Formats: sequence, C-alpha cells, structure tokens
Amino acid sequence: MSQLSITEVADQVGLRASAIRYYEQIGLLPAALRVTGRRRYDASVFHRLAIIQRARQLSFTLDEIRQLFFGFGNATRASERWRKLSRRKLAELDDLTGGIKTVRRLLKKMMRNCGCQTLDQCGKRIFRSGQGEVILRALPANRRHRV
Amino acid sequence: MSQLSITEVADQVGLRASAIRYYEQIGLLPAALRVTGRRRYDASVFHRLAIIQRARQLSFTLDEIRQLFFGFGNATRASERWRKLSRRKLAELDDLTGGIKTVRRLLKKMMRNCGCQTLDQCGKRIFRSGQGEVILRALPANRRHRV
DNA sequence: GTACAACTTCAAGTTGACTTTAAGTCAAGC
DNA sequence: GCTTGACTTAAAGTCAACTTGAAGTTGTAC
Repeated sequence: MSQLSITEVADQVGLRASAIRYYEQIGLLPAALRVTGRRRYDASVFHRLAIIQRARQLSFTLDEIRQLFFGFGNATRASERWRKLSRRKLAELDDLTGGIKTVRRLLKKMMRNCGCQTLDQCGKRIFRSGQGEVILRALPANRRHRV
Repeated sequence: MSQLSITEVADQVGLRASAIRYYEQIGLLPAALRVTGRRRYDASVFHRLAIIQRARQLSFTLDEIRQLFFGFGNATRASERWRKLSRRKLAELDDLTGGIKTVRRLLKKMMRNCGCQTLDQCGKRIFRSGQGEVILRALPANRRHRV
C-alpha cells in the first residue's frame, strides 16, 4: 500500500520531485528506501515534509530546519525546539521590521521633500548632506518558484 | 585637482573599488576617463554615487536605480522619478510587512500551542491540519559586506 | 524487441550584488 | 634593470534553495 513514488509524494505536498531529492541530499530527509534504484516512500515522509513546509512557512531557512531536527539533545522536546528557534526568528523579524520602518520613513521623506529638477541636483544635495546607513536583513524568500 | 583614483573615490564613499568597477560595468556609472589605462574621476562621480547609495539605502535594487537614471523621458523631473519609484517601493514594503505579520502570528501560535514531545507527533498534527501558504518577498539585502 | 515514461545521478545553471582571483600593465624608486 | 604597488581586464566564486540538463537505467506496453 504505502509505496509511493517521488512524483506522487511531490504532487501531494505541492513540491517538485527535485526539491525532495535536494532535501534528501542535504540531509533534511532520510535517504529513501530504493526499489530497483527508485525511491519508495511510506506515509512517514509526509510528516517530515509537513514539518519542513511549516517551518519554511515560518520563514526558517533549511539550515535552521536542520537545527530543528538535529541541533538539540535527543531528549529535547519538540515544543522546546520550536520555541527556541521561534524566539530567535521573532527577534530577526523585529530587526527586519525596524529596518522596513526606517526605509518607509526615508521614502516618504524623499517623496515629500524632493523638488529637484535633475538627478544631478539631487546628487549634490544628497552628497552635501552626507549619508546614513540602513542595513536591512532580508527574509528567506520562501518562494514557490515553479519555473 | 579633481583627478582621483578609483581607490580614493571608493574610500571616500565607503565602497570597494570592485563595486565601483561593477557599477560602471552594468552602466550605473558612466565609463570613467582613463589615463594610461587607469580610471580618473572628478567630483561629479560623488553625486552619481550619492544617488546610488541613497537609493540602495531606500532598498532600491540596482535595476530600479537604472530605471531612475534611464527609465524616464528626458524631460521628467528627478522629483517625479523618485516619487514614482518610491510609491512602488512603499507598496512592496506593505506587502512584505503583511507577510511578516502573518509569520509573526504563526510563530507565536506555534510557541503557544505546540506541546509535542517529538517532531514526529508535530509532523502528524501539521499534516492532518493541512497547510497554508505564506509567500514572503524579501527586501534587497542592502548589505555592506566588507568581506 | 523496442519504444516510452519515469525514474536515477552528477554537474551546472539561476538570481543579485557584488568579491575574488589570475594574469597582465605601468610609473616610480632603487 | 628590477622590484613594488596600484591599477587593469575577464572570468569565476559567493550565498540559498532549488531547478535544469545530460546521460544512463528500469519496467511495462505494444
């Protein structure tokens, strides 16, 4: 019964087969059983993939998901693992939100105050006023790229 | 007087020489005057770079900065160019902020509600509950990487 | 017996904004 | 004449998370 091909699994969870192979390759999924060379899956792969996809949805990187699986002592409860990683991620999101707010403020200021005819005028003004730094750290993209 | 080497320019604006060469290569900076093969700059490069750096700070991509310079009719005022691009960027940031809020909500929910002992338990629950999609589009990183 | 689909592996390609490296050029100082 | 240092170019490397491509294998359908 529970002998699904990689394509069947991929279709059911909305991933490409290549993504599943990739997850196996980087150790996020255990090496699947092979039958005459082809991967065969049982239902347990859906639980693993559900965690991975939920974690991706929570903006965790594959590396962080690896930490979720393997970065804790064996006795550490799943809930504690999630909480630890989630706290870190919330802090990251706070940073990012702060950066976005700063950028929004600057954008609005630019829209309000710039009356330059030419970009060269603009450049001179900006140059004279010196420039501040805003460092934005980006969210892991979480894209479904379906190319 | 106004004959600066690429390193002098780079140091003054806090970029690497390689970044300036790269900007020239992709057409963001006009090809610099060469004296026996070496680039020589006058003060005007600072105005160009000031715009580029301010735009980067506003989270514009190099491609968007190219639009700022070359994507408008010659008669279009600088202020109007900025406003058009800024409006678009603000909309992007709104999307991103929305995505972040969703992720924050989900992270907190996970922290509150998960009491799983094992990740497999977790996986089963998540799998049974089906999964929603959150697509986050990331900010251009704006990093000073100074490796 | 052979065509075909569906898989396999391994390597290389994608994106953006650069950096790094390799190999070469040039003027100045000794 | 030779070294040094600052530059030049073109090409390749970086990061993440995959995808794509090439070349090969397998079981089944005709």
